[in-house]
Amino acid sequence: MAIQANPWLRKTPELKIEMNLDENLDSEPESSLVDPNTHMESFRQTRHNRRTELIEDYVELIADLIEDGGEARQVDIAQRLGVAQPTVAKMLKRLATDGYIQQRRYRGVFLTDIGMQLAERSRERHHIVESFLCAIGISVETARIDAEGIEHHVSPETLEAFKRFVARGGSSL
Amino acid sequence: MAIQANPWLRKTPELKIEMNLDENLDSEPESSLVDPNTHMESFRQTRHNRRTELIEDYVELIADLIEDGGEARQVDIAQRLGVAQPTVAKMLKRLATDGYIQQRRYRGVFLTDIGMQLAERSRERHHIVESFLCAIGISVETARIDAEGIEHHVSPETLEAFKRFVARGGSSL
DNA sequence: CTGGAAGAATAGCTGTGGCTATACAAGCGA
DNA sequence: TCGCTTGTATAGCCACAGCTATTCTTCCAG
Ligand SMILES: [Mn+2]
Ligand SMILES: [Mn+2]
Ligand SMILES: [Mn+2]
Ligand SMILES: [Mn+2]
Repeated sequence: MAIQANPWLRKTPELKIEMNLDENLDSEPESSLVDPNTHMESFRQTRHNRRTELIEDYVELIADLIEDGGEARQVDIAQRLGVAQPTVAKMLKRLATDGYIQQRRYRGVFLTDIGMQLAERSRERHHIVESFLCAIGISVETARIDAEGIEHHVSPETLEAFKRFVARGGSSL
Repeated sequence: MAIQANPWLRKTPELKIEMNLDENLDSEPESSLVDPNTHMESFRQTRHNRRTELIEDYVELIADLIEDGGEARQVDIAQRLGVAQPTVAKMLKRLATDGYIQQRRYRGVFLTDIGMQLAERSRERHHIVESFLCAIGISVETARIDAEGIEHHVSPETLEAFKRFVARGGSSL
């Protein structure tokens, strides 16, 4: 239930990663290749992000639909995601047991406080990423598509950098 | 077998997306929210990218290990990915039937031509993404982690922009 | 040359995210 | 009110990515 222990979503991104201390201490030239543990941490974080992607996209989409038309129905969610309705039904059940949403049958789905918080964070992050891509000269169509995937893998640090970049008017300034 | 029909990996990124033609033709203010079909396309592309992530990471890692130490053993792959050895064994079987690698038992795994090509593309893309993040001021640790996830969702257009940005010396120029 | 360590494979489990087909419930128009 | 359309829920399937525990195989050291 709920997204657990992810430094990416914490306010305090400590990110204690043991650095590659014995780098270049060997006599062998050995090519690049970072320390195994460091390497592992990257993959672990990426796998974690992947597990939360869907949840984030769902609550964000639900928030959008509610704001746009006052309600979020399974059929509309399914249409926008490009998946079948039962797929949405199953996922919504998961989101409900995880406490993100509340389902009122035949009356659409609504976000809980937790759900709204996650939606808001996701929405803002999504927007920053998309704006950033546009700011570096990507076309709006491509920016929209790329942002949909990239957003879930952007750490707070990177998000801040994106935000600053956009605020300063992009590369042209 | 092999990665099929993905505009992201084609040399000609046509990307025919029907635009939201009836945007703002209604009388209702209706908030933002892009056209449903356009929205769907983003999610579809993202789902496609997700299915190829693992394959890309594996062949890239295998290439790195071979270059670094002359061989890629299951245990080493498992260690660097942070997963169990049987997980790697199963995935390697898939990669073999898909024609990316060739397994010589107790002698490590080797890339086919197809595998090497994919590894090379992935490696270059990964490097560009990571360099780009560093160029906009992200710390090397965070850049490494974020790039591991972001790389798989970067379209050719965005990759080109990243490359140009890095080549021009980042935001300081 | 042989026994044990290390590498690889297999079996069997879980959870997730898709799908189709089908059944059930609401609600609205005639 | 009745029935049809639409929206939801369920059942049952598949593929994938992870896990532990166990069983081969190799290979090398003594
Ligand atoms: Mn999003
Ligand atoms: Mn997304
Ligand atoms: Mn990579
Ligand atoms: Mn990666």
